[in-house]
Amino acid sequence: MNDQQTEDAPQGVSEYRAQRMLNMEKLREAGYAPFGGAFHTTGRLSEIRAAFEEDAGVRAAGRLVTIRKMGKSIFADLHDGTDRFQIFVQKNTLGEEAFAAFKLLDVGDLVGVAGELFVTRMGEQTIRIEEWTLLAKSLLPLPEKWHGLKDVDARYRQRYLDLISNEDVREVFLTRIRIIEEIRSFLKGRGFLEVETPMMQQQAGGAAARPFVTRYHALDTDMYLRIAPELYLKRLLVGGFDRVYELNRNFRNEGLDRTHNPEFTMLEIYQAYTDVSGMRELIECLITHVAQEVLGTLVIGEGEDALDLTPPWRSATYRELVCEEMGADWYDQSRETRLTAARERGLDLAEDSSEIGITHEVYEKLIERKLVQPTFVTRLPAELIPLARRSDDDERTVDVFELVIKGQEIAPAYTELNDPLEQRARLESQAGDDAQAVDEEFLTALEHGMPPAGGMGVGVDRLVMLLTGSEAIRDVILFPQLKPR
RNA sequence: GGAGGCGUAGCUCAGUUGGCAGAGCAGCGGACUCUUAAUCCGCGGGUCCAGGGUUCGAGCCCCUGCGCCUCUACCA
Repeated sequence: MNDQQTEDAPQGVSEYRAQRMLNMEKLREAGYAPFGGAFHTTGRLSEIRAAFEEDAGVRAAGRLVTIRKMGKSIFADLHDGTDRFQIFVQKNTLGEEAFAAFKLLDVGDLVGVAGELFVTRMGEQTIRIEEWTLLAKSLLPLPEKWHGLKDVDARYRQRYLDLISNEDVREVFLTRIRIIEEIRSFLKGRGFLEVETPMMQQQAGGAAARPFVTRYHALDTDMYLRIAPELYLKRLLVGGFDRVYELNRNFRNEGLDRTHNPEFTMLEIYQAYTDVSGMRELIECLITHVAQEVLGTLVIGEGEDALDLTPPWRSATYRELVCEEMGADWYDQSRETRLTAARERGLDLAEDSSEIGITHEVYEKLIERKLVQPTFVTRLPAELIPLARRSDDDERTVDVFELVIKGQEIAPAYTELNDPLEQRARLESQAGDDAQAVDEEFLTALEHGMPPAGGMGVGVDRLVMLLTGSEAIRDVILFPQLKPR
């Protein structure tokens, strides 16, 4: 017994724990070792249910999540990660001693059982237990069975309790897992190779964000956790891997909120010999495929707020949307007129905001968040996106789209810039004010010739939020970042 | 970083105008061999987030700190 832990625990908890320790000792004396080893089962609970046949003998293992004692018989529910299954324990079938020992079990204990299948009078499939064994004694109480665990802090810090007691939470994460499997399967079907590129980088490039810094002692140098894999994936395009993707974590040193976690999952896709329109077809197929396979529908939610993913999705240029919102003559107005108009619409803008800055604020605050149904916003101003190719017919814009769904940017895609000279100029002009250095090795790679390509980044957590109807990113990340205790 | 809200039993939550700290679930004892939020009888359980202040008296009012939530800021 670990006295230290008992003493450190709050008074109330230790009483519950002491009671369970006592039950554990009584079980030990009755010949039930409190922490058992492997237990051979005839299948997981979902499999046992699928192959249900009255009077068939089965062996199952799981956690007791409820126990209903009725004198000389007991009903309990066993939970194993695939299903919940009722078990029935009778004094007659089990014998005096094994039945008495069973009564010492607590909610939360892990047990292995063997018995025969039957259907109760109420019609529930049940295992009548003939033998049982203790697999792990639970020393701490589970959250309340009816209301579940509500305390948000505890839900994230002790996600295992959240998963045990809140079925809908389990369901969201199972859906997330299936979504990611379907993304991989879809991309494999189109000939893409999944690759892994450095998470620790000497320069954090491919996006504009503050990186996390760490120390590499062997080289006596600072390293950065990547903010994007983009520049390495493009090196692979140069190297002849002409359809690649990476589905993994990025790290950005930013605040925490409903839609931001400092480490988040990004899908970046690059395909040679296509362009932004190829990416458009790709993402529309990818998302509708995933929704259809995982959810079985393209309509999410009900009524006015329902999200309809049925293609084709709306497409509108950035300029059209801005004019629609602020008037057709917006781009003819002076900077001062635009500033005044934007402020009248409630935007908080600095006196020296640039024309592009004002317009972009209008886009982000007044337009983007109103775009509920899937919308490709195209032809963004070149200044905003240094890694994209300029439009052939207008050098002020680049060949890109941002896919916006439910007011959130889900996937930006570009026709990638493969001119090393222009790429250098645009990175240098952007690096000016920022501490971010230009990645020379990336530029060297481009000088060897990168095929024309379309590229895209998909915020996987946000996509999962959309498809699961989750309000917050931390509801789709198993262990979201929290302030240290 | 700024503004607002919240913090009470293991869990979910009440707590009136400042006047003895409450319920349900869980736990313990008892009854009960088809229950499923089992039921019935009885019992125990509190650093009211922490520290300070006002008051005869603080869970409640004031101040400071901590944690969480929402909005906001930062964020290709």
